[in-house]
Amino acid sequence: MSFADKPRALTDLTTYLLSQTAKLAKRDLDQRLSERGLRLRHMAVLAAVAEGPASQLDLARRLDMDPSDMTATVDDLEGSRLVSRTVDSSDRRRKLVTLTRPGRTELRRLDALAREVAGALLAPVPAARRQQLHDDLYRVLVAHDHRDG
Amino acid sequence: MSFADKPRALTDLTTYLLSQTAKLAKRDLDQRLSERGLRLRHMAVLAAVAEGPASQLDLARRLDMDPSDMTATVDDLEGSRLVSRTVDSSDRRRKLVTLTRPGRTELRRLDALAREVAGALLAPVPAARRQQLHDDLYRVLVAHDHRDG
DNA sequence: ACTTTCCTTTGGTAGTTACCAACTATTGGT
DNA sequence: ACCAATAGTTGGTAACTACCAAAGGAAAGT
Repeated sequence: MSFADKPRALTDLTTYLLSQTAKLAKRDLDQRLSERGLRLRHMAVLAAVAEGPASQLDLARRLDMDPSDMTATVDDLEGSRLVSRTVDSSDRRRKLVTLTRPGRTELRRLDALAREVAGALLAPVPAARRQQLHDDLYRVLVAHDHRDG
Repeated sequence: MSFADKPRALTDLTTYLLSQTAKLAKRDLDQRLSERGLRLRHMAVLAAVAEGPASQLDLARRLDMDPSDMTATVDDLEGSRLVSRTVDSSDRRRKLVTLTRPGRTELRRLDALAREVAGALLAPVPAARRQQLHDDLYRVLVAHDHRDG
């Protein structure tokens, strides 16, 4: 059961450590989010629209989601009044998704919650290196993005 | 599309970066493994039995898998002759899973493949910090294990 | 001997994720 | 006016993950 007796052939692989750590992080965060009836994708959309209203396709592209999944996610958020949908008057095909006041409040709550989870998870890493860890992951993602879009 | 225009509210969260990075790593690795008709769990089992024969329940516990899923995984591996099953003579309920010679060869191949994927993914991180990244993740997992493992 | 526990196997299930096709309404180009 | 492309929606699907229950054979405890 203890992580220490997992096969070296696995624990020597950074990819394996990454996937295991991410699994823990996701599990912890999902559990906290589900207390509020939400999932990570809901939080992602709230975070995106916090930067300003956007069309659903815009959001889908920015968050790497399928447009149809975006519809469902926005349905949920609209259902609990965290965002509102309004037809874009300059292009009536588009629906602008806007963060409501309760939505902003909720996002703040979710953000605090996520930081709490991250803090607990990364507690064993010295503070200085936690920032480095963050930067390194960011670097990896940016670089990967430049490769294939 | 570019990672850089993802919402700051997300990219500031280390948990989000972790999950995104892990998703990439998993996708890349899975794709390479599927060329060989295998998945991560198969590699995990091969890696575990490389340290010596073990019963299926043992393996399931060490790899955090359900025993029934272990049965299916060992079925696959046995089907392609990468492991063999033998009844434990000292406890005939148990079936000892043993790495075959082709299994050992395959594991070496998979290991090289995984390192290749990790190398490509983590290329943007300076070598010295790559080791730190590895150590920090390891630390997180060990600590988490002591909590509730 | 009897009961309980253990190991494996079979055959499920629920919930995700990540898609895709098709349809409607709308727009922009010509 | 017509056509191609775009935005959103609906209603799927396939593949996986992570379970769970039950049952048969074997072992251990009393």
